[in-house]
Order: sequence, then structure tokens, then C-alpha cells
Amino acid sequence: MKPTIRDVAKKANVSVTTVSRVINKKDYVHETTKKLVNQTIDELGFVPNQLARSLTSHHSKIVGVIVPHVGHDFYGELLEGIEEQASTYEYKIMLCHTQDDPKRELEYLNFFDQYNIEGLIVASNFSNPLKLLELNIPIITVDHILDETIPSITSNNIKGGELAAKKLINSGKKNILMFRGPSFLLTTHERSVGFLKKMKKHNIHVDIYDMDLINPDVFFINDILSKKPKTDGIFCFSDTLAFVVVNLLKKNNVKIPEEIAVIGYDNTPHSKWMNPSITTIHQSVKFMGKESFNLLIKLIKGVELDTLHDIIDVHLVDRETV
Amino acid sequence: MKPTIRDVAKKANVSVTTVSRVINKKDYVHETTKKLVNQTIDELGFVPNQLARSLTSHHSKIVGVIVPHVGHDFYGELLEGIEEQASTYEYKIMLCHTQDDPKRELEYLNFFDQYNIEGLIVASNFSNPLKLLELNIPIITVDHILDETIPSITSNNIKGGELAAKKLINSGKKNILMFRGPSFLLTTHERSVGFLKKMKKHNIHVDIYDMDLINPDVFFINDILSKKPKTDGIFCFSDTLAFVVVNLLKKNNVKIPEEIAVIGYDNTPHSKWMNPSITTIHQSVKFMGKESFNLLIKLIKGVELDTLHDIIDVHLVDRETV
DNA sequence: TTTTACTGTGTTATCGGTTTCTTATTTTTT
DNA sequence: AAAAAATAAGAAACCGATAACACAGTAAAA
Repeated sequence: MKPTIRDVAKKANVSVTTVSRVINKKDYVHETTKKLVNQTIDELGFVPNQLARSLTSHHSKIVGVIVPHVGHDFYGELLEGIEEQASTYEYKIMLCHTQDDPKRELEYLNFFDQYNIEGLIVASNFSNPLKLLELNIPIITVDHILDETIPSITSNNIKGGELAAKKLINSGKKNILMFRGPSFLLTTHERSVGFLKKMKKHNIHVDIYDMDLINPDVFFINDILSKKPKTDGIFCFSDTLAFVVVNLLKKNNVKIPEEIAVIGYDNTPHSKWMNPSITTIHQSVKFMGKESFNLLIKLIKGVELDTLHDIIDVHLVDRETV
Repeated sequence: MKPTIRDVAKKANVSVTTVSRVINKKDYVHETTKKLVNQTIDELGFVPNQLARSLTSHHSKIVGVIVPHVGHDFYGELLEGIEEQASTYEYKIMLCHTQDDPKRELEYLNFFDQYNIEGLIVASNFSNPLKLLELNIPIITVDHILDETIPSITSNNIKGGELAAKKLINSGKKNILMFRGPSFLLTTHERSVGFLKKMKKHNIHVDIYDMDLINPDVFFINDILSKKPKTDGIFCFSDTLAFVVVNLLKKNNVKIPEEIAVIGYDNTPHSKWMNPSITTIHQSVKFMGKESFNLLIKLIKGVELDTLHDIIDVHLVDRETV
């Protein structure tokens, strides 16, 4: 059995309070007793039970993180940023990956509640934002704005769309396809707005298709490509999607970017090593992860946020597909 | 303030014991009282505090997971498998990503200890296996064998090496480079053994280089390629590495696979979309994740394992680079 | 010299549950 | 009809910590 604070107290011949004071570096403790206690702690290999601590202090030092798919580049990098920052504050991450299943979302919300988590980072398109608010703890949404009152951190999707448009326009492309994400997502909407505004200004027609950005439908894409032979530029809302598109075009012996230019989104590590390498919009995903935890910890400590909806800058990465 | 079990008891005019019995479906409770209690629980929105429960029951329902990099394909997929399985058992994941930093490893071990986690899945080359044993809880290592006494789940790396060798031999390749991982890793060693044994049988010479499989050194690789002009086959110990190699070869106008064949490892989702697509060794990473949790839960429940060191089958995925 | 402030330490309630005993009432068995 | 077993529910101890409160002993201020 693990030694408890009482075991330490007994062995050191002091009260549990004194031991508690030593481990928490609180109140007055004589230097001699302190040394004795610390020595006893070492001897017994005593580790304070965080569960018991949390019970009294009401601080679990745990934050929940909800992502749809851990295995995907974007969320992996995001998670890395969150975890890195959390660990510097000695906070632990309780992980939930929902696979966009509303049932799993609610299940986990319940778990989180049971563990008295101190805050929550939501990086999925959570289906029931009101349920989130019911938790009554600080929440940050990342890459989504689920509710106007929940602070968020997103990247500048409008600018992302604009940059992509500018690039294609400057390359003289005139027949554009936009392979965007699900239309109900804020990111989809914003990127579309930025992209289409610029295109409209130059009187360029754009055909719009909604796609799964994580598991693109190859047949669907191939079908579109064959039906739109005049196409000379494609804006893909994820690099993963761009990979598939480039692959199909090469199989069809299309010259990239001369005949058709492709522009991706995310600047995932792989986009650099593709052949040809993917011209794409860079999002500082890891930074977003870190920043989201920073904002959350502010909320936990009761600090007011300067901006409710933080927006991170994006930039174009010039490579070979445009 | 959140309602407690005592609030429920008071409102329902029963003792806390009775409420506890109802929520735990334990011992005898009259159907009428049960209904009354459940109704009161609903009315108050009572959620039992898992921290308090864990304190008495010594079951935290939390398992720790240690990976070196969350953001990397392999670990992302692994994590997905672990989490998926854990959630079916209503277990929660506490995540640690070490970045292969021994200091962070120990820090987290300490955290885990404080939270009374019930078990631990280690998917990193943990520098101090003895410290792991000191935790005195069930442990499973994945993709590594850190200690003969700690149960592990690895994939069949010897077979993986053999399959790669066979493929290159059958393609008539004679001057092989092996770009393997750090030599101290078991996976590296086993794949090497499998690969080199087959190669030796056919009297084919292999040059061996140790590499970083996650962030390959482009200049180093380029240097090797220029110094070994006779090379006609390269075995890369990760797809990530293969991506870089293929990219460099294409830049040097080398015909793949006619002049140089490349074979990767992992069969990451991206390997399919590369140009050319990567011939690689498939590891069932998600399955390994699921299985590792299954083994862990057995240990937690005190069930004896059939095999201490479980080995998962691998197979070759035939694509365009060999 | 008395009063006040600062040190150092212990007693005990508390956090929100679970669990061991008890006690009382039915129901079943002999 | 008496004994044994099953059902129902409460009181109080406990899990392992923290914290409010109390109480000395010593040093500084009045």
C-alpha cells in the first residue's frame, strides 16, 4: 500500500498538518522539522494523492480536450501545442476524440463533469453548444465559433481565402473549382467568402463543391474533374484533399501547374514532400494549440480576456502546384 | 455550487447510503425509493464526483498514455486506437507527450502517480524502465520492449525487414542502402536483422545509415546519395523518411523504381497519395493501440496474459516505388 | 511589566463519496 | 409456530488530503 500523509506524520512524530504545511510550503514550519519531514517523505517514497487534494481544494488541475480525430495531422499538431503548454502549468490533459459522434460528445461531457475538470478546449464542431455552457466552467473553442459567448481562437480564414484567390488570379487562371469543407462549418464559410470576393472582383467564375476534408471521396472528385475539362485552377480546403487531387491529376497526365494549378490549406508537414510540392496556406496550428491553453488558463484564474474571439494570422507558402 | 449526494439524500428524505446504493445499483433498495431517488437526482442534476469515488474505491478509471510526439502519424493513429477502446470501458486517457525528454518523462510519471492512475501505456523509448516498475501498476509497452518483465505489444519487425528484403531482391536490386532508425531501438534492430539475413543469403551488400525517422536530415541524405551512385534500392524505416528520399531522387531526375527502388515502413495514409505512391510495410497501428488497451485492462482486472510479448502481423503494400 | 505580534504546532471538521455494522421488518423454511 | 433467510434502510467510520481554529512559547512594543 502507498504511504499516506498520516504514515509520514507518524514516522516523523509530527501532526499531519505539519506534513501538509511542508509539502505545500505554507505557514510557519521550523527549519529542523521541515528537514525531518522531507527526509521522512523521501524515505517512505510518499507522493501526495492528487485525488484527495482536488477533493478539498476543488482544483483538479485537469483540463479536457475534445477533438474529432486524434490521428489527423491538424489535430495532432494542435494537441501537441495544447499539451506542451499545459505541462508548463502542471496541468494534465484528459483527452476525448469524438469522431464527430454526438453520442460520444455527451458521454465525455459527463465524464469531464465527474472529474471536476477546471476547463475545456473544444476543437470539434460540437453539436450541442448549450450543453457545453451547462458545465459552467471556462471553455475555449479552437478553429470553431460555436457560440458568440464562448471565447474562441481561429485562424484568419478570410485572409486565407483571399491569399489563395490572389495567387490563382496572378497566375492567370480563369476556370476555378473550389473544393471546400462541409458548408455548415465556420471555417468553410469564411474561406469561401474571402476567396469568392476576390474572384468576383476579377469576374472569375468559381464552381463550388462540398467535400470531406479528412477522407476525400476519390470517385466523386474524379467525376467532377472529367465533367469540368476547362478547369485550370483548384482551391482545396485541406492539404489532405490537395494530395488526392494532385494524385488524380497526375494519373490523368495533367501538367501541374501549367494546365491546372492546385492550392491546398494547412501546410501539413507532408505537403512539402509531395511531388510536386503543394502550394498551400499555412496555419500556425501548434501555436493555436498553445494559445488556446494560455487563454483557458487566464479564464480559469479569473483574468478577463482582451479579445473574445482571437484570430491568428495565416500566410501563403509558395511551392510547385501554382 | 454543484449538488452533492447529501443534497439528494436530504431532498428525497433518505440516507446518503441509500442514494449511494441507487447510483451504484448495489444491495437492496425498494423499487419505490429507487424511483424517488432517481427522480430527485434528475431534478437536482446531480452528478457523482468521480474524484471522491476514486478516493475510497481506489479506482480512478484513468489510464496514462506516454508517447514521444502526438503530432506524428504513427502515434496519432495509435492514440486513436487506445482512446477508442478505453472509452468503451468508460476509462479516461491522461495524455503525456515526452518529446523524448527524460525530464518530462519523470515529471509525468510523478503526475500519474499522484492521480492514482490504474494503468499505463508506454509508447516511447522510456529512458528509465525501472522507474516505471516503481509505480507498481499494470504497464504495457507498445512498439518497444523496455524490460523483459513488462508485457509488450510490438509488430513483427523481423518479418517486416524480411518482406522488404524479399521485394527488393525479387526486383533484381543489388546495391542497397538501409536508412534505419536509431540503433538503440528494438524496432530498428529487429527490422535490420530480418532485412540483412535475407540479403546475406543472396550475397547482396547493404550500406547502413542511422537516421531520425520523424525529422529526417535532408542534407545528410543527399550527401549519402551522391556518394553512393551505384545504389539501386533503398529501404527506409519510416514512410516519412521515404517521402524525403523519393522527393530528393525525383529532384535528381532519378527514375523510380527503374534506377532506384524505395520501400517505406508504416503505410501511413499519405503514402498512398505520394507521387509515385510508396511501396511500404503495413503496420496495423490502430489495432495495436486497441490491443494495448485490451491487454492493460486485463492486467488491471488481474487476469493473466496468455503471451507476455504480443506480436502483430505486418504485410507488404505493393505500390509504385519498387 | 504588561501587552501585542510573530512563530511553530496540534486538534478537528471537511471535501463527497463508499462501506461496514446494525437494526427492523418481511418472507420463507422446518 | 418458531427459526432462518431475505429485504430494506440508517448511523457512523473511512478514503487522504486541506484548512479553520486553538494554543503555546518567544520576541518586540507600549
